[in-house]
Amino acid sequence: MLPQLESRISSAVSQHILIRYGVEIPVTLEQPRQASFGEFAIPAAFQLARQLKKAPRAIAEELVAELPAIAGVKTLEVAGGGYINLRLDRGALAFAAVSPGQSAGAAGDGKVIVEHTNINPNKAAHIGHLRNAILGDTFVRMLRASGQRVEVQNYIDNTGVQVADVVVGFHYLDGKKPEDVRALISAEKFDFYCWDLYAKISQHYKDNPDSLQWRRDTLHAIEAGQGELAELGRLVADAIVECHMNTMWRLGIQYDVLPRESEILHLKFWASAFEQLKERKAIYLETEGKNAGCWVMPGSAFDENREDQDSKVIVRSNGTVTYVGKDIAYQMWKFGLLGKDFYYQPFRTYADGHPVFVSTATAEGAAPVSFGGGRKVFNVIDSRQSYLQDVVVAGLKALNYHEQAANSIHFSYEMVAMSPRACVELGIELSAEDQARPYVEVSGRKGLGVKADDLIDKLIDSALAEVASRNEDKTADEQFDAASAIAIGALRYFMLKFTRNTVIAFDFQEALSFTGETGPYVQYGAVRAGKILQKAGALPDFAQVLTPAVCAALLEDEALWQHLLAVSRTGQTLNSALAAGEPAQMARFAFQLAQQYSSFYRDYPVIQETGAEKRAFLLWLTAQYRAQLEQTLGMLGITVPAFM
RNA sequence: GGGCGCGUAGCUCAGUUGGAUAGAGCAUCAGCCUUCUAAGCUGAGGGUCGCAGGUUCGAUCCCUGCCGCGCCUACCA
Repeated sequence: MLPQLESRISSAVSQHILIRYGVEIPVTLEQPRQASFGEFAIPAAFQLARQLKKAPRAIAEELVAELPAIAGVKTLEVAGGGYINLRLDRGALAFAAVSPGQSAGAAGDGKVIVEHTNINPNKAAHIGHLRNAILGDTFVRMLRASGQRVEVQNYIDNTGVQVADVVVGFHYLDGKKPEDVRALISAEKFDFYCWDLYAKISQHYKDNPDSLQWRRDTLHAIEAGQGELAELGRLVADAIVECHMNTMWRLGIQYDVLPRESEILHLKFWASAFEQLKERKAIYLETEGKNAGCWVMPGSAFDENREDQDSKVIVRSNGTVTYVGKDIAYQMWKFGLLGKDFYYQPFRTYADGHPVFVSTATAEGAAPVSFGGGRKVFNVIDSRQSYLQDVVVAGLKALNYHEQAANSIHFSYEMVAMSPRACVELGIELSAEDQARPYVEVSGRKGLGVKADDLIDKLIDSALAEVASRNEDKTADEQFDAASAIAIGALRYFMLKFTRNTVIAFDFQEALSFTGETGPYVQYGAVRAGKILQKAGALPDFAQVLTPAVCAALLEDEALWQHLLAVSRTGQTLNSALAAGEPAQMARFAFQLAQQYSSFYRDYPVIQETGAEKRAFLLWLTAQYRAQLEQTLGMLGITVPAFM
């Protein structure tokens, strides 16, 4: 309810300023530094001071004296150098909150596409991939909570170098046949097996540079789709995709569609894009210099103020297309600009009944579904690829798709690295140079990193020990369910508490913590609130008991008023977190809400309260806290365990 | 060389389009379980917001320069 009130206040004030001073300024509301200053502060007088050449304080006084009454606002006062502090009508606000009303969810026009995860299907997922998937999944949940229609895509590069390398490992190094690999797949943890194999082949390349010819041959065979190497490629990629989907589902992460590189090749997506790019002169055939014979995009296209910027090769001199080229075609498909679509088959159905589809190359047996054609596209990709993302956007611009270029958002984030201490704990030897660094980059090629499933297992073990010691009366299954929820809560919160452009130096001690600013702390608050509601038995009809007069009287207690405000801020926070594209804001809010609840829990013994009206109000607040905590955690992809 | 990002308490990080006394967690120290779960709560110590200029009534935030760190800058993906 606060967002509506807020916009009502801000438009009333800006309208008054327009009439009174003939100046149009956006009036923003701030949360005052101290609660005792009131609910909102308006710094508009400071903005006006410059234009009107008048002291901010004097302007604020004029405004306060002349502003017409605003519904829901009780008093205005001038404070500090020119703030207008504003106090709300407590009883009216509380009654509005108590009465079951319905705020209309603003349905956005058109579909939003969020692409995340995108792990090369050649080895186990690691903590870097977890940050991507958790960030993407959380943003999806936030968008959906705000009423937007969202499609989640997980792009599978099943024909790339990384898959080829593992195939090289199986075929050339280990002399494995497809049936041998099939046997390995049915055994456990195929993705872990490939993790080691990938490190092994990478080292082999390093020691024997000649063997890189194996990679070229294998890549070629995979693209052609024929023969044993291609079969191995399909086996590896398909099996690893299954592993990744399982890992992500442990964290509650689902997808709608898995577009694959193999279909982009077979359905000739690139050919269509290439025609458009040539036709609209977005790229040209270079005739001289080091890029002679290549189709390139001029550097000026993606970096306006740098004429001398190197051009970017899109098609190599041997006629093959680069990754960026394919990415331009793929991005065009996401906006429905390619004039083509994949065919789809069901891939799996999640336990909650939600289906996910995978792209296929033929119409035969295809499911009657279609994807892509979004209005806005968020690509969750780490910041190291920002240069390539710029080139993709430049491609859209050069094709005159300016609106789509503007709606292509690189949802970038910094990498997850390893703290030197974490490396030591894993028994990884570091060079003296690396030891001196604040963090060490995770490297699949070196096999240096923490596997996602290992970390989740470790978290569950550690949570289970805690749960079991506190809840001996519960069954093993119940304990395990609670421990899982807590482990996932800890992991997801840990990945979300940092803002996107902060490098996370992964540290076991911090990631495995269940106290302080963590997911379990927030879950604990929700569990305690749930327990009180459970003990209280049947709840009264709040709207009946808590009349405006009763609310107003109870809310003379300043602390209770602050608690009411605390449970009223979810929508406002969601809007701001979405606008900033920063899930960390939502995570932080969850923590602050839980902190507020802790002090409510300490100060107000709900069950013991004997006054009927007060008891009803405390119960209502408890229910609000529980609901808001649950809802906010839900946006973070964190569930509330039955007990802790 | 160029581009992007970062530098805030011992450590890890927030800091809401420039605003009131710069915040939180961890760690340290001192307290709180016969009272709805102590995965909790209360309190204390701890800061030249990298450095130097500039713009402004006002700068952690904007501009310039410098220092330090990271990433990117492939006919790899």
